[in-house]
Amino acid sequence: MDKREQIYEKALELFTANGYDQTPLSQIARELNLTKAGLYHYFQSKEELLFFLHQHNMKKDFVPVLEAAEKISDPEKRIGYFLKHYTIRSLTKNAAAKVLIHEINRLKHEHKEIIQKTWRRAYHLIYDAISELEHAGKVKGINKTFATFAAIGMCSWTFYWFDYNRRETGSELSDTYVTVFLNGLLSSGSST
Amino acid sequence: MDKREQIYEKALELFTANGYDQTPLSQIARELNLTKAGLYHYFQSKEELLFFLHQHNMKKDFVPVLEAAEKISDPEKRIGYFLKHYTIRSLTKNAAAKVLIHEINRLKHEHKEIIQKTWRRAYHLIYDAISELEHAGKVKGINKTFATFAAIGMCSWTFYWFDYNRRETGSELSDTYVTVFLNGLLSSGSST
DNA sequence: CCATATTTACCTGCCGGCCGGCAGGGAGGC
DNA sequence: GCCTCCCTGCCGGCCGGCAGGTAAATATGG
Repeated sequence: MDKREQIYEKALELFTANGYDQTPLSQIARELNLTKAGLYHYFQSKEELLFFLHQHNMKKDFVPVLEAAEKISDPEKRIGYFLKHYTIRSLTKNAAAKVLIHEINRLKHEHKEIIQKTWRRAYHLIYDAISELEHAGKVKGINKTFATFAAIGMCSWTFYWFDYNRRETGSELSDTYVTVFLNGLLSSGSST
Repeated sequence: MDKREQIYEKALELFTANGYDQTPLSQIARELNLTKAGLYHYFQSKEELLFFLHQHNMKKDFVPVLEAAEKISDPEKRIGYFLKHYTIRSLTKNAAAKVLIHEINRLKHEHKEIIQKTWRRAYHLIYDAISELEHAGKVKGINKTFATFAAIGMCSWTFYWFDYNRRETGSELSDTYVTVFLNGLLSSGSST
């Protein structure tokens, strides 16, 4: 239990730094003062380790944000809350998103499905909120699917360029995203 | 020359489909009716092949859009043009962006620098345009760096989810991006 | 409270396979 | 006679994974 948590931390760190394929299990083991075969006591294959990382990360960092957002009744605030905290969590969690999002294709199909199910919840959170805004006449003439992916993409892209040593700017960063996206959406209802 | 173009097409196709690490040179060679050693006649290492793909792609698909955009004097239209055509090119080019962006870390440092130099041009294109809008009083209180990355991220993220069999929607997709981003920016100058 | 059984948590050692890369050769054209 | 283009054949290394063993922890039973 505690050990699995250690493995989680270390594996995620190394995968993030060097990539999934470029990180041999032997290295993970070594840095945990284990042997490769010792690692195999805790999971059955490298792919299963990756799957474990995905699941654990979702549970710890993604789902809580999702569930907190789902409880917000105002659609505008719901979107804002999710985008803001999703972004912040991605940043403080030491770029973990980098591997987890990027290397999702290395999971076998069934495992991938499970992880993507949670992603779909996030998609619907935003999509449905936009629908509500549309019915209220606050949004017009916007493709809701594309707008949803625009929001998620904006936030998720961060790990490609962000300097993780400057975490103090994380709050301003996420605020910028939220402002740009929500204003971009809402101005379609008033002016055009 | 013609052959290098063939290699470019095929390698990009296979890397896009299966990933850089998951695609052995032997497979690329086979599908070109060559042997692995035959491939080595055209470049010196696998990394150099990847670098070649990057360079060639930039020249063919990225730089033209960039240069056309740079010539547009109106900052709003400049941003709009770049985002729209950058997105469309990424889509029609069969998700090449997927590998090229994603696998940029596999390049050795000097090669990476060269490719990123071109990316930086795109960054400045948008950043400077926002600055102009700011001086004109059309944009206020927005972190220009973060907004710039928001725009690039929004567009670049597409390959993570887009169904490349439905290219006909590419135009609507890119229009949505442009609308959301520009409205998001500009509404900060008028209302707040 | 001790002795025996069982499980947990690892280790040593190995292998099979694949992959990038190279040496050296040959065939055809200019 | 040299250069371009491409082949056969091979190697060295690394990596995921497994077989089998061991020592400590935990459980069981009298």
